[in-house]
Amino acid sequence: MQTNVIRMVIADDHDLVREGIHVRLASESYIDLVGEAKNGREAVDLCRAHKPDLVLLDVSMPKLNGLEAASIIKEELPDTKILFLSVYDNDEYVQEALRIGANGFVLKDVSKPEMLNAIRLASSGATYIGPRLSKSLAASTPSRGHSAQDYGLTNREKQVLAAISRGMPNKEIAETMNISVRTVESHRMSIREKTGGGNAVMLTKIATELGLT
Amino acid sequence: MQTNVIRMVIADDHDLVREGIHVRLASESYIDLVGEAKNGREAVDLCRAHKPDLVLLDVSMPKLNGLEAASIIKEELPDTKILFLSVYDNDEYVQEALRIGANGFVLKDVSKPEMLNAIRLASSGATYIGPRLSKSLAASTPSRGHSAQDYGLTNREKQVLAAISRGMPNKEIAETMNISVRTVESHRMSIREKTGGGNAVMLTKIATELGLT
DNA sequence: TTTAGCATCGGTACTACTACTGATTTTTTG
DNA sequence: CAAAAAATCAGTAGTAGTACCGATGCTAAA
Repeated sequence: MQTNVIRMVIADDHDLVREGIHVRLASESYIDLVGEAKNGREAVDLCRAHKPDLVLLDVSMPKLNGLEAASIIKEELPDTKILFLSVYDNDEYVQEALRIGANGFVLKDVSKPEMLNAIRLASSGATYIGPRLSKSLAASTPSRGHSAQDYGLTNREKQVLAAISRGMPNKEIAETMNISVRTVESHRMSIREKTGGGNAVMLTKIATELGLT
Repeated sequence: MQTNVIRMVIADDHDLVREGIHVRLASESYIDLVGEAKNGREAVDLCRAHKPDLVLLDVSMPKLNGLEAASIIKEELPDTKILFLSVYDNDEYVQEALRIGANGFVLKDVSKPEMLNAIRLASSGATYIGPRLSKSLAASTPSRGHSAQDYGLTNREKQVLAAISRGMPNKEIAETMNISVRTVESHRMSIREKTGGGNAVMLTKIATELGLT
């Protein structure tokens, strides 16, 4: 954003939706709609041609879906912000979108002000995730280890284990945690007892297994 | 949000920061500051007592850090929205915050309008992630990139490195390779020189990076 | 053929970690 | 509040790894 006008491209395979968005945005003076695509391929081409500040992408589209298109756009035009639009409150899509580097994800039933808010935030470089999606995001992301086998590790032990897996020697761990080396050794020993892990490398494997990376 | 007033609790271990927030929020009529905590434990207690709409948590605090406090609050009061405040643009924290179910994450250098925006969005159930954090979030989940760097390791060194990454101590490596421990140490040392890797854990990371798993 | 790199081994000194034992204080919990 | 769990620290002894020093053959390239 060099100026305060947001130059944007929109992409959705449904004419009706595209027109609806068009109407909503047309009345906003700070938005300059520079292109409209009806599939992912067109969206990518339009972005290449116009280098917009922001592209509003429907998730499900023919040729290239929104996520695929976003990957390409992000790679070629890192400064172009990406805002996803979806009918599905599917957390997998949100996850993937964030992984790609999206700056927002909203459902198609957003109100006009909420949508404009999302556009402003996304173009400013922040990330906006719509209300119902936040919930599914919270409920979903336990893919990082957790549950299953915690080996009964305490918080402190987990912290130490995480530090070990980052390659820190006990001395450094002690310093960053503001405790003595002996205490770190204590924790380390109980970690080994609980997990059955041997040396630092084995403990690292267990750490990644538990998602403490 | 049953009414349009946002009842909130703030928590930060630095008086100065807390006062700054207080001043910022006091002038906003739609915000009702119902409590201030100076550590995680107090934050949890205040939330239990006041059941606020939103709690603004510093990430690093004594007793219980912000993330730990948030876990407890989310569990006991699922309707209380959580907004994190941090000095670190560390993506790990953001990841963890989202996992817990946070509704926002901003850096301590946020402008007042941005902060108020984040508060409004979070309390409405959406999720707001501040500008610089979005970048680290995007960059944090890189999809397997091979560096094609060999570091100029010799065959023997690669074998040793692979063994190290399997968690074998030098003694075992020496036995399975039918060489002396000193030789393994020699190889190990040149591996460290060439790769810049420090201890066993670091070497393991390099090994996986080179696909020697 | 000389140079260079590789692989092999040894000495010495130091640091990091392991394996116990035992203790105090704080925190959590019933 | 009392019991249990967690977190803190210390002693001692042993093992593993680090960081240097050096040496000997062996092979492949200049």
